[in-house]
Amino acid sequence: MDSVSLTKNMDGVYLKSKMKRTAGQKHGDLRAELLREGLKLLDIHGVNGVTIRAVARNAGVAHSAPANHFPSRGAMLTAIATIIFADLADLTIEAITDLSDKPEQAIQAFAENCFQFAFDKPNRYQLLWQRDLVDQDDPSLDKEMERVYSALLSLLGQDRVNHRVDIETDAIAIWSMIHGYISMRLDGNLVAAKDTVTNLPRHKAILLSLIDGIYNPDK
Amino acid sequence: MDSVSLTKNMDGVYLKSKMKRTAGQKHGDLRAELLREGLKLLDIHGVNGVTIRAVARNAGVAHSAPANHFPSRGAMLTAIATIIFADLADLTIEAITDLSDKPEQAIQAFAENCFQFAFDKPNRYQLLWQRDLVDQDDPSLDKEMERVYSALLSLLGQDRVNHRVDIETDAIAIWSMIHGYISMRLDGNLVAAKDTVTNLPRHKAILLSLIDGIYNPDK
DNA sequence: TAGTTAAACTGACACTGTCCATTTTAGCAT
DNA sequence: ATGCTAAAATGGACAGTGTCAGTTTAACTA
Repeated sequence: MDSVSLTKNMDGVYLKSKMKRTAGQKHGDLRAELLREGLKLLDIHGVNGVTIRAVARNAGVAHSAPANHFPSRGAMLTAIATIIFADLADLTIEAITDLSDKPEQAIQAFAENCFQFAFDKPNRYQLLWQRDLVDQDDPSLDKEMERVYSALLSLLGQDRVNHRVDIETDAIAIWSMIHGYISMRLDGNLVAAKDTVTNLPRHKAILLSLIDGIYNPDK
Repeated sequence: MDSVSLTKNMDGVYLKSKMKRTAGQKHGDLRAELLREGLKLLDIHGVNGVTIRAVARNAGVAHSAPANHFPSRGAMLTAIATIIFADLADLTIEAITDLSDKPEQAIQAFAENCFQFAFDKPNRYQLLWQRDLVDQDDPSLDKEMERVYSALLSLLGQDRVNHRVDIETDAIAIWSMIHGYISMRLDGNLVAAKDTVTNLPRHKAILLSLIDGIYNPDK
């Protein structure tokens, strides 16, 4: 496990790629290949299509070859989820740059970015939160998630006058609403069917009440 | 499928129970028995433990017996989810009675009820939203979910002065935040670890900003 | 060049959901 | 009471899965 570097492929996704093959390694970089095929299968067939054997098949290796790189299916899905979260973190940070002095706009931008990501790649977003499939305690995964959360916290760091609760409570409230709204929409529950009532996109209106409550409390 | 009545068992769960056995029916009421065993397995082992064969085993019948009552595993899980949603709907309606003239308190009660249900029976709550396992378009399931949503809508129906958005937008915002917060807590993400900062329970504080934004907009 | 060692392969096992043909059985018509 | 019928329940089979074990392969190293 030496001489490992992080390279960013065209999908903006981090994959471990080794400079030299280690002893006994026949395939160029099977781990990266497996993750790529896993993401493909995820986008097309959903998480149920991402089986060890299907990934191996698409990579052109034996059904048990992935075992050398992932101790279990859960570990493989966790690695895929980590890539996805890293991607989301990058996009998040990019979305809120130059908005550090406009917290309310920045929160909107943060949310917009989440909405766009989730509706664009629903299967990827949903995998992130499947506890029975993904090991949520994995340190690598946790690190990438923390990057998203930190970005949100940084938005709330400035301009803290006249606020009822601490920063983290606001952050959790915001992310909860964003995540809950996305989840229900992706699940096809309630929201989608009734989301054409107002002329402005509902996911914008959803946030307004909350932001108003945060920045104009107890009038 | 005649002479079907709804009886409420000791768990407060609706199960179809037939007065008379239909022709050829050997077991007393296998469908209800299977659903009971399914709920047991769900509570103990999570949704992954609720397999057709495990349910059949626990009910003491052949592995293919459930096929006579549920065309697929998804259909079985959908039936279980319907029972759970019916239970949640009953509890919801009960929680908000006598609060019809105090909308802000009623919203808090609605949320408290959701929190309690989810943290008390996490596996049940999580099943409700697993689209890949549960058929979210099922009419029976949809009906029970609609009962919860209607209860929430009724809280927002009165006292609609000086509100920026329509009722449904507020309802979706509220339920999104509740559901998102629960989801993240149950997934063990972010929230749980940081949820001891304030002295008052965070899930109460979470809602305050939103309610404030809804009822005191544009101060 | 020979040895070492991780990677990849083949095979097997238990388990799953689902289909199939068969047998059982409760209720109905006779 | 006695068949008849149709639904329920059975046992077997199949393809697919995750995972484990033993074996072979091949890249680096000494």
